[in-house]
Amino acid sequence: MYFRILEDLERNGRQVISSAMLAKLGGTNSAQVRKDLSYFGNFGKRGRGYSVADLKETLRGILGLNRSWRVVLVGAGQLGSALFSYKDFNKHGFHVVAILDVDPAKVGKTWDGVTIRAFDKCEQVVRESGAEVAVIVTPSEAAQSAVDRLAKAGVRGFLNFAPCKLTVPESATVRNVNITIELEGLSYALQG
Amino acid sequence: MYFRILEDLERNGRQVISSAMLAKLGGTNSAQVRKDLSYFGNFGKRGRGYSVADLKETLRGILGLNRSWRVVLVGAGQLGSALFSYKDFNKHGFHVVAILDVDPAKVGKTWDGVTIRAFDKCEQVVRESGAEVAVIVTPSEAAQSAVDRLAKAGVRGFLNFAPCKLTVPESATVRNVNITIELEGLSYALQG
DNA sequence: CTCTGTGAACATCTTCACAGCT
DNA sequence: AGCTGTGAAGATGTTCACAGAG
Repeated sequence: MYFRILEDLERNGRQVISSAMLAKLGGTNSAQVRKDLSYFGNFGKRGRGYSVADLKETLRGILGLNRSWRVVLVGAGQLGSALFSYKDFNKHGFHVVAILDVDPAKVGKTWDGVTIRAFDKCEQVVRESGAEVAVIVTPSEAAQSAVDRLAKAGVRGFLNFAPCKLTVPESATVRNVNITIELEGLSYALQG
Repeated sequence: MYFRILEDLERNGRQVISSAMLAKLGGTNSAQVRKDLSYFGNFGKRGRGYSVADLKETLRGILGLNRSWRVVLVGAGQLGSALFSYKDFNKHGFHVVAILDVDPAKVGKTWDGVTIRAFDKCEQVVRESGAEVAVIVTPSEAAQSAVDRLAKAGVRGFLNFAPCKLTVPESATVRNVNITIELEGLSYALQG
């Protein structure tokens, strides 16, 4: 969140920012901001605040955004298609190098130069493409078994859009984007 | 999360479930499950566990999922299109009754019976359609001003897919689905 | 005997408040 | 004087452990 705010600030030509101002932009308070940042080091200058450019670059390093990641898109449906052309994806260094789907009607088609491959060949596709991250946009029922095979093939990071819990090996990481749970939360907030 | 697990359990014919089992399925521990549920009431039977069907229906009521919500989709781009045809949306009682976009080339087109209207007419569209919830899939720059007008027009709930912070009146609720932040988190986890 | 519901203990997260650098 | 960095206090969240219901 701080990283994104700092990108904005830099675009607007701001050079220095106080914890109080960062807090206002982020919807927290100044003590929270200072504690958060101080966990990683002492980036501010007493009496002045934080250098926007320096802090942004520091956070970029911490977040690992100064390298790029090879992504395999698992599921070539409507959501997969929307994500494929989602420009923030590339902007953050995530590049889709392979697409998998079980549907024979989709296999062989090409999206912007990337050919859709049969999911059954996933081990080979992961090996050849060097994918380290998988974006899961399959139906819930298919998600866990897909993840099992991909993890075994060497994929270490999973961004899961299926509304279900995924189990992965210790060495791998899952992050969930669960639209269903957000809808339920919204429903609760609105009627409660 | 419990609600979704219980739906699954019921589909599989399970009638009773213990907090320990629910915890295993949800990735927590049994004390957590019991505390969570006991916040809303005493739903279990000592010595037996929780009735799957009863607990599911109780949670449905708590979450407010036994009514339906009228939704206005704000932004008729690729992601908007994918969400429009996302079936979980309807399954949770969220029905898209209106679509808004600023692009004159899109205005007037129809998606499955719902006509895309000019964003500039949003007050009128909200009034006519009775929309209570807005799904924001505009670019970040446009999101806040769109939300301001929609909130004033009577929209109380916002599901925000734009990677930015939204400010709304006290009486309204925002939930964020921030793909950008998940990507950054994944990047951090992978390189850290 | 099994499994819930819940105070009490423990752990983590947030805010306060101020010493100390610029 | 202004603002960070950080111990200490306060608030919130999680786990333990057990009384008591079925």
